[in-house]
Amino acid sequence: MNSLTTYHSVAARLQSSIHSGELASGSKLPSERGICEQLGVSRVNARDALHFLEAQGLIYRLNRIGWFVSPAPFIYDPTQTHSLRDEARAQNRQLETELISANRTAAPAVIARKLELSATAAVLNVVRRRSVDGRWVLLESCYYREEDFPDLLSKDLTGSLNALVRDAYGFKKRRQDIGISSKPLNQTQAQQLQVREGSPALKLSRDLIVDGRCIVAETEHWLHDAIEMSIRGRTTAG
Amino acid sequence: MNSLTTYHSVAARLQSSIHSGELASGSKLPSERGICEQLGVSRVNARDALHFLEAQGLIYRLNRIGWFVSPAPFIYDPTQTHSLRDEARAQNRQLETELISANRTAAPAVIARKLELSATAAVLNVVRRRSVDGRWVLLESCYYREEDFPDLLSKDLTGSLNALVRDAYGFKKRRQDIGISSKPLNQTQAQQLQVREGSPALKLSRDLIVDGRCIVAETEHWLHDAIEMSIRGRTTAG
DNA sequence: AATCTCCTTTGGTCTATACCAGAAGTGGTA
DNA sequence: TACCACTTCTGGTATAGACCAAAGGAGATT
Repeated sequence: MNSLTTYHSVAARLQSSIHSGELASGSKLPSERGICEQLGVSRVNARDALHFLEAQGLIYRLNRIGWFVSPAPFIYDPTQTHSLRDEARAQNRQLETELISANRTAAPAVIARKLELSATAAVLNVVRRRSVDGRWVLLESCYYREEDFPDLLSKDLTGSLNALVRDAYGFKKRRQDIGISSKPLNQTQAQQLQVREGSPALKLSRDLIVDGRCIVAETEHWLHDAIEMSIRGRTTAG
Repeated sequence: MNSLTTYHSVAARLQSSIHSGELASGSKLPSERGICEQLGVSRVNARDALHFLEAQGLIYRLNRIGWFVSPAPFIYDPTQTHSLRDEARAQNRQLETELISANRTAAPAVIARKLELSATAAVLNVVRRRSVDGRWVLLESCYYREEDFPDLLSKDLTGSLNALVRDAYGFKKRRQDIGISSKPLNQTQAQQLQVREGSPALKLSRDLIVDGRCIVAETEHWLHDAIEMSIRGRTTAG
């Protein structure tokens, strides 16, 4: 079929408005019913078009509030350890951090394995969400071996946790193993980032290894349109 | 709302069948209309449930053929350079490669910039698709600076292109810069991997830098459920 | 055995409508 | 000015049905 289907046409119209600047970054799109009326299409077609653009990373939705034009993604090197806030500042973005919870809790099985703890061991868990330019885009959950991080929960947990690990606890010589996969948000995660359950996201796991032992296990869930990973390699002769 | 919505229930039923082994990895799910009849739900609910599971990476579809249970993802370190085929063998997987095209072509603007070529310069382009255990999961497109790779198109392009770069062309000391983002497949890409346009995928770009110059620009599109990236860091003191 | 034709099955697209429930807006009141 | 109640707006969920078009299967033919 050479001609576009209806929802493709609707998507193309909206995309064109975005690229032309008529719909600026961060601005709200017409409502679903508004699109139906303006373009004379059914609501299913309007929704399919919006879902298509969402999958492309061009728009995002706030749950039951509306659809918005996605800003440019945040450029992020997950293998680096410097402060995310500094990274954002370098990109003319503004990063804010909100501590959601910090407590001593039973380790989930996966975390217990990574931290080489028994199934019933306790760990220290810090959960934070972060916004870029006012939009919640990242939910992070960090698990710490209690014995390696005494008094962790009494420290300022809204700054660079990496800096804490290095400076306050002295773990200077360490390695990070990183996992990256596509993983939509579950209901709890979605609620924290003000989006719908099932919203597309990238899951990033980071294990901090010191002397061959994993002492911190971290999971980051990034809204998929908000991030672009960029890893600068090092010269090898292999 | 504490109770599940209808399509969530349908998804939960299917997911339970998958986890119990009743629906084995790689096996075909009941058709959409079959699910409607069996569970007494509308086709919209059946489809929503399937889309939900697809987003989770649990199932995949072959275009107009049916839905299938996703096998375990292939574990892939994009920062390493050894042969994908060897990597697959190490994971008891079977990787096949099919050359789609290899030709001298005008460089797309993005590629021209990376390779530091003028807008009208020609490059050598190699396009391949790769399957894991018989399922097309990866579409890769590599662009080479013509002057750095004379006679490239007359070589065997179904093996390790990395090995070619290193051994046949002598570029031993090099660096790779990698980009990772979430990017669904366009119509052409989807067709090559036998899936529907818009299927969720991870886009991986890799620039090969030698003596400060980019000599190869590569793009890989992986079906999102078929891959899990795992990057082993190196010990730093930072 | 290979090819061709026809039929069936499959997901894709579309229509119109209705109702739910969360979020915000508005106006009134203290 | 702050709070509350109500309304409106928003996306979410669901129904029933129809038709399209690609892919494969089956049977016939060469």
